[in-house]
Amino acid sequence: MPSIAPALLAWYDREAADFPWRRTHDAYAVWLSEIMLQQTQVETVIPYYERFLAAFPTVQALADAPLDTVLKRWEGLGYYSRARNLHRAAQIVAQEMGGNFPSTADELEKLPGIGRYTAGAISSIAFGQRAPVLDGNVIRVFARLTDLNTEVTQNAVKMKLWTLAEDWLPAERAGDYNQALMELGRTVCKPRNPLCGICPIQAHCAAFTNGTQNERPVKAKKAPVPHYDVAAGVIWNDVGQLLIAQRPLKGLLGGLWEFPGGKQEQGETLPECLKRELREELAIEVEVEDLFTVVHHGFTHFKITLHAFMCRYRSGAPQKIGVHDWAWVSVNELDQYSFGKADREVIAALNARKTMLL
DNA sequence: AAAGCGGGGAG
DNA sequence: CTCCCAGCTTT
Repeated sequence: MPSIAPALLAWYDREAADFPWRRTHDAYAVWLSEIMLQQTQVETVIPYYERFLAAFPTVQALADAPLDTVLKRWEGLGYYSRARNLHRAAQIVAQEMGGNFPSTADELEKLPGIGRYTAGAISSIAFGQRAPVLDGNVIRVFARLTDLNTEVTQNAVKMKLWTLAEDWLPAERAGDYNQALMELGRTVCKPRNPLCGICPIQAHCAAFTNGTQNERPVKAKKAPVPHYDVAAGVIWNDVGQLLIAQRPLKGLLGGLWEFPGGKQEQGETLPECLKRELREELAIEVEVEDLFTVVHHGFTHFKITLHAFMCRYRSGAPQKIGVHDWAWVSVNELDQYSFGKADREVIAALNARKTMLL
């Protein structure tokens, strides 16, 4: 197959969108954008990227910031381990590398949060190294170019695609070529209804020739996700403060704050579940009062219905048993803490009620 | 309701 | 080295 690079680069030179991270080759800025762009669409990332860079303009500033401050800037973006790894990597670069990112993909990949894709992206875009990338966009473009009829989730198939990414990489402008491939996948070679009529490399595309572009890439069927009911407490003390808890630093929503509670078990009511969870995780006793609000929320491997109950604190100094930390705070102070989306909806309901009462 | 999107870490 | 885990947006 003749090289796709000339047509792709010419298209990119004409059509490339003007994203904020494309106005710089600063490794810190490129790194930040690539971490944010993992698992997250471009349009979502832009405002987070700009606010984050304004708050932490240099890798040193990020390294010096407390983790809580970093998580607060990440709030709502999801996959919070990215923020924790970003913070750790910033400290390594600032403290052990004199503030300079390594330039090769192999060295970059040793930093937390940087895998093969991100290492290739940073080294090619920020440092002009001839390193390949393979993200979901590139997988889709390649699966169509080669009319690949095997499941792209299979490891052997992924390895083959990495080899293609390496083999087709041009000698010059590897960073632009990589970005062009991903941009093509995002805007033209889209998951559904690809715009083959305006594709600059249509002439190279086996799927287009065979009319199979809508069947590529082949993906395995996903198992249906389970559903759980979760009870959470909006727990008030006698001076009008709320008890919030910080989740353990590892795992789901790691390091984020929440209204404490947990999953309903077989044969227990939601108020019973809530009282049990509060004993298990904080060693406190509460009076469960009215159901306050119900929130539906989806995660990768399951979905939840969150039932938030108004509660009155009764006894027991909170203990850090199943939580990383806890705090009594006023409603107005809630915005200073990082919460996941579902708990943010509970807070929105609290603010709405407060507004109604005024 | 379902699809889309990379890396860490346990086993 | 595999397999399992992981949040939110868009369609």
